[in-house]
Amino acid sequence: MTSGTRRRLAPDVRRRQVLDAAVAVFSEEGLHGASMDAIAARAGVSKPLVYAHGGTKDELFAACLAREADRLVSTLTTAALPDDGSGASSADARLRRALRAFFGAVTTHRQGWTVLYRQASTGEFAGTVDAARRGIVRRAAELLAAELGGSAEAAEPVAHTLVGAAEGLTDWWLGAERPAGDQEPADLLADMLMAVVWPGLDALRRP
Amino acid sequence: MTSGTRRRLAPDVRRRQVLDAAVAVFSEEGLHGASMDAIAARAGVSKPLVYAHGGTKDELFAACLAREADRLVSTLTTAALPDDGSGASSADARLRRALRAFFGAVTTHRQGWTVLYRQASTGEFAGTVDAARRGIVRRAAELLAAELGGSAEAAEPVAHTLVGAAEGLTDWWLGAERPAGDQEPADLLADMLMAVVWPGLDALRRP
Amino acid sequence: MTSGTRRRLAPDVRRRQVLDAAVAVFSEEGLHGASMDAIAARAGVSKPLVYAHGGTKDELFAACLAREADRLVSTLTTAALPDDGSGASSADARLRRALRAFFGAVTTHRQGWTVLYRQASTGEFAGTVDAARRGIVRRAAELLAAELGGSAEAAEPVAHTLVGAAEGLTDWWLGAERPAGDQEPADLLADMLMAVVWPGLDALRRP
Amino acid sequence: MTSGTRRRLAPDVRRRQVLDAAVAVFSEEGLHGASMDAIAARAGVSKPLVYAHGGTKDELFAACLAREADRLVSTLTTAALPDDGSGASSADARLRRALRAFFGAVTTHRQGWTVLYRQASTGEFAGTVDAARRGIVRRAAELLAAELGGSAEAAEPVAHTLVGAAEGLTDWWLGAERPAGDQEPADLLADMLMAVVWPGLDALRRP
DNA sequence: GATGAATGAGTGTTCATTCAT
DNA sequence: CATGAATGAACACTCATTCAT
Repeated sequence: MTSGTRRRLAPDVRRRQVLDAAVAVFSEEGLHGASMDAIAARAGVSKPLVYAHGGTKDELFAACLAREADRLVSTLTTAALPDDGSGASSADARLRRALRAFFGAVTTHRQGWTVLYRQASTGEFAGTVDAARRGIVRRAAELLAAELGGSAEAAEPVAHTLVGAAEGLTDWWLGAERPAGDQEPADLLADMLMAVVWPGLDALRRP
Repeated sequence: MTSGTRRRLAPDVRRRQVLDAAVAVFSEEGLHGASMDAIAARAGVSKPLVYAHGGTKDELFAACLAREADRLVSTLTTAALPDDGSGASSADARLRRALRAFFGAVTTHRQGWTVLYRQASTGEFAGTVDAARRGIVRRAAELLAAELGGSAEAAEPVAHTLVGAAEGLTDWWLGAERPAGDQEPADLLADMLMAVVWPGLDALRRP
Repeated sequence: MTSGTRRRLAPDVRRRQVLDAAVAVFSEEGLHGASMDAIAARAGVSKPLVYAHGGTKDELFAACLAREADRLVSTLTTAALPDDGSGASSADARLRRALRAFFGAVTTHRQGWTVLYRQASTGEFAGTVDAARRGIVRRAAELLAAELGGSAEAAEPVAHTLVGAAEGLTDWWLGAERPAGDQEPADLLADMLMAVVWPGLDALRRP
Repeated sequence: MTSGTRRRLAPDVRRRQVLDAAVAVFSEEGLHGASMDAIAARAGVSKPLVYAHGGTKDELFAACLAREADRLVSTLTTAALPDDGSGASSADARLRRALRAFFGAVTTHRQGWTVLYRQASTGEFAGTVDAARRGIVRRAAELLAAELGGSAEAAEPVAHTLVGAAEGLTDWWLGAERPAGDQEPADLLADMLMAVVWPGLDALRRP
């Protein structure tokens, strides 16, 4: 009430604050289940401020989708680079590394893309979601094409398959009781998925 | 309005009519996006009738989930039986047949399970959806265990992976322009998926 | 379903059956709280039959009001006659007898007038209720005028007072724990009320 | 609509505004007959505002009950104090003064307690109403006990009787054409009621 | 610039009432 | 005739969105 009680923050910071809260609430309550009140409360700001920095509820959700999708894409891209300085690594090692990155992202940062995009796979957001998902898959296809040879277009169905498989495995892991094990989850999941798909992918390299 | 005076129908018929409309609208608009008005309008009946035959919105959605899940499960189960009279068929043939059945189901009857279950992975329905999905995956795990040996429990992560992969591939196929080809879609998709996963699965048979 | 399963009853009997059920349900659930379904169920008949024999919900409620009011009026009238053949009884004995009759009626037949008229003292039924209540009070005024002398008109405010007092006392008795006592409730209540009002009424006889 | 653009008012003012409208509409239409739309319209505000300041319909009704009951109780309590500075007044004068206060309250502020409490004697509000009514009657019993001697408990049935009588007399006065007279209504009614009950009450003082 | 207060539009749900059988 | 099946109209309640302060 006295001027100065509420801190005046830089727009970028405020925006991130709002987006973080929005991602959290959308993940927990769902697109329609989340209320702007809840998001404002979670962000610790007033509702009009949410509108000022995040726009309409739809715009806000779209922004959340975009940011989380970007995060995932950059994670994948980074992971595709050689681990250490030594550029020498085999194809399966690079793929395993990418998968580990994917699983690492979705198992640590649970309220991310994997949770968000399911909530809007239909309805007015179908298009937005689909576009974002295709972005991810396309990046995967590029990585695959680099390993397996062939064009990125040709690799797309395989990429979709792979991403779907990874999501399915993630569902299993997120689901019930985790099997006890000393392995890092991301390593375990990457190994499991590689065991199923690598022989087939390897055979596809030179038809 | 549509058909003139109000017709009197058998309860079973009406119930199916309502469920069909509900599945359609839920698939298009999502759980929260769908309004009971819209469902009633789609079914060509009045709203109270929807309540009479489908119960609460939540109950109605649960009923949709259950019906579509059952459909898919029985499709898979039927497909696991030997094609012709000859009981002699190899493991990969049986798996390919099951996959063909799955793809056939989800590509023909598009507004089905695959669309529905994604909408409710969060929120109050998480439990219901998860249970239904686990039913499907468990059936897949049983089929897999029969082929690969080992317990159904051990096969569960693989089953999740497989179902996820199939869903991902379906997304691709439902997505953009379908590649022209004379093959039946279900056959094409089953072949693609088999190419990726069978070598790996085969290697898992005897560790 | 087979013809003859449902008994065909005389219209009067049916009507009474319906009215009884309606009074019971209205008393328990209130005017708006009662549903025609509930009334039909309580009467053991189908809903259209309720409409056939009882008319609209409003008409049905009005009929209930009228019947119960009549019951009370005739109770009062009967009670005002000399108890036995001997016409010789004092004024206070006759008044006490009428009060005993009133209290007897409302304490035994609890779902009667006293419960019903309160539910509709306002709204669309205000008029109906008021008319019925005035009927009761007018009868009381006639009885009072016969005892106290003077015209029935002059006795009306006194009659209202008396009926209100009796209702208030009834509320108390129906309320919490009844004081243990061997006296019949109606006798007890009549005595209590007489103790308060008779001296005053007696003084009014000859101003 | 009524007053043009939306005004911003202090919460207390708005709350009273809403409560006033609610009491008015509940009195006219009854608990179930009143719609939140009607209350909002009567208050000249939008429906959500009614919810913001009055809560659920049930809570709103309960608040109305409570406020009107409090009003009546404080009226009675105030009236029991000596009129002028002279603390010396007889028992019948004090009782007459309390009755005058009661009649003054219910004849001036017609849409008050007397109208409200009758609407909810059955159903979910029976408890709330009964509690409130008991509060009023208990206050009356305390006043009576102070005059007549004895405990407040013992005075309760008498208090119920008295309150009922007063309500009955009020009904008569509110009812048809008022008898022309120069007396203040409250004085007239108090005198009439005193004439009927005082001799009896006086006789109860020393049994 | 940040906010409490206010609203328009829409949702799920129920009920009195009536055809068609 | 008596009924199950169907509906139109309404109601309580909520939420995304925006002024006035």
